[in-house]
Amino acid sequence: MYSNELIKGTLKTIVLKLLSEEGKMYGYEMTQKVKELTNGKIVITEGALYPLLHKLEADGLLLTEKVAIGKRVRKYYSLTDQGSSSASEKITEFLDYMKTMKFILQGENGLALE
Amino acid sequence: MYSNELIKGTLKTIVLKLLSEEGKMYGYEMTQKVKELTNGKIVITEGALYPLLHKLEADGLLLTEKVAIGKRVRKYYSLTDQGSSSASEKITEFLDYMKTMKFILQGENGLALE
DNA sequence: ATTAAATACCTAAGAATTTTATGTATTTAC
DNA sequence: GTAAATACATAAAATTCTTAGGTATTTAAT
Repeated sequence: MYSNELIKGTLKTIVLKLLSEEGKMYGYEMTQKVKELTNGKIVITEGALYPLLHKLEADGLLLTEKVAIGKRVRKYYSLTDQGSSSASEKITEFLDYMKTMKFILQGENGLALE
Repeated sequence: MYSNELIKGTLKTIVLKLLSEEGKMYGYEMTQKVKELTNGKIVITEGALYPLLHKLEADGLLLTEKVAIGKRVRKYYSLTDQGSSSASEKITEFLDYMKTMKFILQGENGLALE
């Protein structure tokens, strides 16, 4: 399990990526999926996830569809067009950011420039 | 220039890495170094940096040494023993975290597991 | 010589995001 | 029938960062 501060700022990117792969997902499903994908190393808490989902919806990146499962109502999220392009941008940006960070963090080379 | 939310949570790791490479540095120097290393893509603001440096010092990871440069006083920071091991941990953890994120974010493969 | 830009430190209000804690309710497994 | 898992949600507090100042010295430009 990673220290929580690492995960900060990446949650949005993860959510957008998940939705761009899966088409639609509900909140709880996202938490399980990420836990499973990362062998429990990244754990998304619901207290962080739900407010974010609501914000992304308010911002026009996501839309929701309520589906009744027995007596319960599941809320599926999917990307709007705007959400789709936002997802691509975020993912590209993050991959690029990782290259930069790797350059800074890796070995002696990272800083042997002067 | 990356969106600021990406940089969140990575500042501490960057500072510790810089100090483990350079031995000692002063705050302003760190901002310039990172800007230079990343071609302006990562910009550390002083409003974020100084409070962090003070916190790391209070936590026993850094120690300071004041050096007079003309009429000005420069404050050099260096790692304590605790800071050194903390640096190694943080860096290793982050490199590992990047692998995990890459796995999630990269292409179709990232999620084609079920 | 004066002025602007760069160097070098700092803090504090507000914004944004996350943690922690809690709540409700249904469904599944033991 | 009870505990665990599923599934949603919010709200107070903590953390971290941005924005926006502030002070002062030194260097570069006009």
